[in-house]
Amino acid sequence: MTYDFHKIEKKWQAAWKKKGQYSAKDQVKGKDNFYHLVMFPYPSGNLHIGHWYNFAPADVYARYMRMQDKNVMSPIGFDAFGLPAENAAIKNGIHPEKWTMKNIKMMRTQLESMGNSYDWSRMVVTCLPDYYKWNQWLFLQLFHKGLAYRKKAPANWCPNDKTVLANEQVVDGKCERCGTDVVKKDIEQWLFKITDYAEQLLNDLDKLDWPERTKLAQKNWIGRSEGAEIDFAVKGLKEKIKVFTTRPDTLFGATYMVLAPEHPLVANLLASQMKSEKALPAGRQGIANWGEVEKYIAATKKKTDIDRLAEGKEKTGVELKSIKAINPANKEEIPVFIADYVLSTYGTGAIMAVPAHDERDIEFARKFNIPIRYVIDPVTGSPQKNPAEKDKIVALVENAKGEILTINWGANAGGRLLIGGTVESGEDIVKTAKREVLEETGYRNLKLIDVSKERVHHQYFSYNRNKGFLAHTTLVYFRLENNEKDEQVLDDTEKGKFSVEWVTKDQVRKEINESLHRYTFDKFIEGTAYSGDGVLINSGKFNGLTSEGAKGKITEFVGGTTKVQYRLRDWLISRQRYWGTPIPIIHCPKCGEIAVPEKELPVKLPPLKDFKPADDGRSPLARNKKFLHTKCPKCGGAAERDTDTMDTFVDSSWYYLRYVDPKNKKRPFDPLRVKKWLPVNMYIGGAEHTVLHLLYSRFFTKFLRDIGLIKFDEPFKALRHQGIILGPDGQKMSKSRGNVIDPDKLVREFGTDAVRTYLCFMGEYSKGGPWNPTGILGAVRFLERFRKFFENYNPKKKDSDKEIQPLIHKTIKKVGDDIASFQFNTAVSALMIMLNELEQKPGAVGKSDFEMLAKLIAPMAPHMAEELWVSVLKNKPSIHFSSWPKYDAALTKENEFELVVQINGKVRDSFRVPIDITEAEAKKLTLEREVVKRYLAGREVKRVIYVPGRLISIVL
RNA sequence: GCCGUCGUGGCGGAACUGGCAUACGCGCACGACUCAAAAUCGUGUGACCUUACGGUCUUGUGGGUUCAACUCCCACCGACGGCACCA
Repeated sequence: MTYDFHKIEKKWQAAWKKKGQYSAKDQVKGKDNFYHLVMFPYPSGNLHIGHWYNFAPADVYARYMRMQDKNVMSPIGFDAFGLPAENAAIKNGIHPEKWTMKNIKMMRTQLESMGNSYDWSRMVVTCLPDYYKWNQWLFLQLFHKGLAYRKKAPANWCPNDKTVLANEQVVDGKCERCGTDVVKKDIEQWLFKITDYAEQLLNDLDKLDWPERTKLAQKNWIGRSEGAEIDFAVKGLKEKIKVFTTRPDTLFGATYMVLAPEHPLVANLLASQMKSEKALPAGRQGIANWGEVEKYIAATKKKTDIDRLAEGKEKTGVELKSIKAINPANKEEIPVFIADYVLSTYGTGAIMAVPAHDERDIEFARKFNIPIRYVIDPVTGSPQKNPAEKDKIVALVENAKGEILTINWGANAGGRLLIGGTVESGEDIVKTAKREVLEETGYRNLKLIDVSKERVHHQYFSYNRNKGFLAHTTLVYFRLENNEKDEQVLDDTEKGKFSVEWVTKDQVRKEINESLHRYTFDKFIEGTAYSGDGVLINSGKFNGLTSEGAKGKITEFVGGTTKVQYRLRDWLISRQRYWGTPIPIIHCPKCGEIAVPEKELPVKLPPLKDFKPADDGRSPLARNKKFLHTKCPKCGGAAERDTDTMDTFVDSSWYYLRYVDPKNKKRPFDPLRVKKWLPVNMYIGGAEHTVLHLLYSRFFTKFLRDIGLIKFDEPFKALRHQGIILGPDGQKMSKSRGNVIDPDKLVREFGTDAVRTYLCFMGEYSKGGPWNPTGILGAVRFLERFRKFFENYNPKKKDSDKEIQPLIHKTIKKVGDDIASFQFNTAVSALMIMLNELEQKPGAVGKSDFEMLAKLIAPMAPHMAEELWVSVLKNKPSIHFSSWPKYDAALTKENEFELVVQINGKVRDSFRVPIDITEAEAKKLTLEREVVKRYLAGREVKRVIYVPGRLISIVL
């Protein structure tokens, strides 16, 4: 009998479809609902192996949950709006709708060939008016709540796709889709105020069963930071400059300010000056060098993010001459600059600059010769209990060649260090440093270059003196004048223990790890700022406080307020493209932005002949006069429709709700039906949507909760990602490389069940990896052997032999546990191990265990399992609605185990013993073993460790 | 630069809570069946030394803790992913 997998797979697919067995009812008596969801595909027209890797193991999980007696809903649909349809349409001259619908038809056939347990009756296609009507409706709900707003501001513009993009769609300054450099362009655009939900989006991550790295990526994307807003007065102006800072403790060190080039204050000053044609109004403070300032602003506008990155972060900027701000802490006048290293989109678009304690500020300050004032003493080392205090120095000595003087204690005794020492009572700092250099190295002619303005408070434990110290260390920087040397002055603990070496700066960079010495080098040679916490100095009455303690106090002192800032920006949803949901807004010259009345929804996408994007940033819809011109719903006057379409991520932000009630004509969904299914129990898809779809969906859910449509605040309780399958060459699959694996071909050759099984088996699900062209043969052979084993089925033999019980029950447990935890590879492996064993004892398996075997393989190979279930075991379909076999915990245990004997940590022997052997018995048997005797001959046993059920370890 | 994940045979990978590293599969070699080949079945397969019995080494590198380390600690190297002038 040959097994025609094509025929059988087709047969069962047709049978399941006819019966509609995967169409989920909203309620089934005695069963809990389980919403199982995969990320719906974009209808590109071709189901690739990546889709398979997402959907096939996901279906294994769904089928397993169904056999756990859940009422499983596993819907599918198409994310059908978007650029590729348009681009393909432009290229091939077909209408995007035609192209899309044709692809959907094709992909549906491909999807059906997978044999997944999809509920096709709930299919959602986002480009159809009965879906996007509700996009528009939801837009209007956001609009009414003030959460959808329009604004003109520099947006990310892709010159190739000729549309604006959301922040999330710009990757490394390039368009996520086509890789073109994104430029800034001023356009009126619609945004959703996702930032209102920043706090909730951050906090609620904690309660999600999501991969940690995904949660972390969202956390970073939202980017919460705590700080203060502080006003700086400007001499001669009413306006104040508000800054956001996370380090109010460093306020006394703020020696200048920087405004973003787009900061409104600059624009205002320039505007008032232009009106008066350079001449400033009497008594009014202005910008003396306004021409230069304007030029810089213009230059900034032209730059793309790529340009800015390409400049290697070299700081540029222009001072606003004759403008002075007042540092509110010490009332000092400080200069004000504009520079593009300050972003207009973050905080207040202005900063106080503290060069001594900020990397970026020190770089800028050096370039523009701005004073650097130290206000934080670093604290290094590890805290000690009641440390003894003393003053110390660290000396950095550089010679004419630029080499650094070090002493090397060797790898096991402290490694490479600079010169350090203790200040003796009454001794001067510089003198101490010179003395220490002389004593340890003999060099005596040193020229002082610099002494640090701050001291480093270093805590450490001295093993020599067995006690903790707190050393207040001053850093001293010398240049060696000449090589004249005296004798070293060393004590017994030092003699011959270290060598004096001149080394290059690179070597210092690599080899000096000791924190204090490292810091000395970084400060003088690398010129880096200290951005860590510490103790305040040069800060008036706040001296001596810790950074943490000073933050609140200084903020209060200058009348600032504490403030939480987020990195997250509002979600820009306007697209100047054709193939998307029209924005349901009418622009009336009298009434402004007016919502299209709900009764008039959907605003249908007009059939357009020319849907190419325009260079001027206007949507193609603007060219359709019939669409464009309308009446204002409020005043009845002539008005224009908004001609932008929505980002397709709007569509996918709520599709999982529509699946529950896909044909509802009155509302996006019936809340009562939603209540039965949501939140989604298990969501499976790629990790590439971490800060896009997965964030937006969470935002939509929270909004829908706030307007009372739903009662939960997170859409996806659990989330799992599949990895990416690479080509056989280990490279990303691409047509140009010719390493693309075609799943349709695999199905023709090996059958759906084999492809599914191999995808499960090939490796860790979330990891992916290269495709092994011969690897699938393993799955093919395994399924064939599995099926053949059923030739041993004897309906008269009721129960299995006792000896195979542990194997069978262990396997039931293992396969179930593994599928539940997405370890599909080891689930398949366990089945292989079981089959290998059973093939040795073909007659040992009874009727009920044959049924069990079919059930265990049913999630992976649903067609073959159903065939065995019906044709061989003579059961009624369908195996997929039978219950997963229960294992008997008592039977999973073997009654013997292999006791391993280790002698001095090495395995020397092993033998089988009863599982309940006592320690004494095990020891006795071990010592009687010939091999063991041989090793023990004439030696004393020091220790014996017995680990029940595992091993016995003898130490000689 | 910061944050995160991960490094195990020729390859994909397994290993519970520190307890026989390399399960399972691919590939390869040999054998059986065959006129022959494919398919199938059987045996072997980390490296090195050894005729053999057996021994030594091995989970990115170097150190440490332990009777025992892929697993824990420290330092480093490499790959991948996220963020990146975010004040």
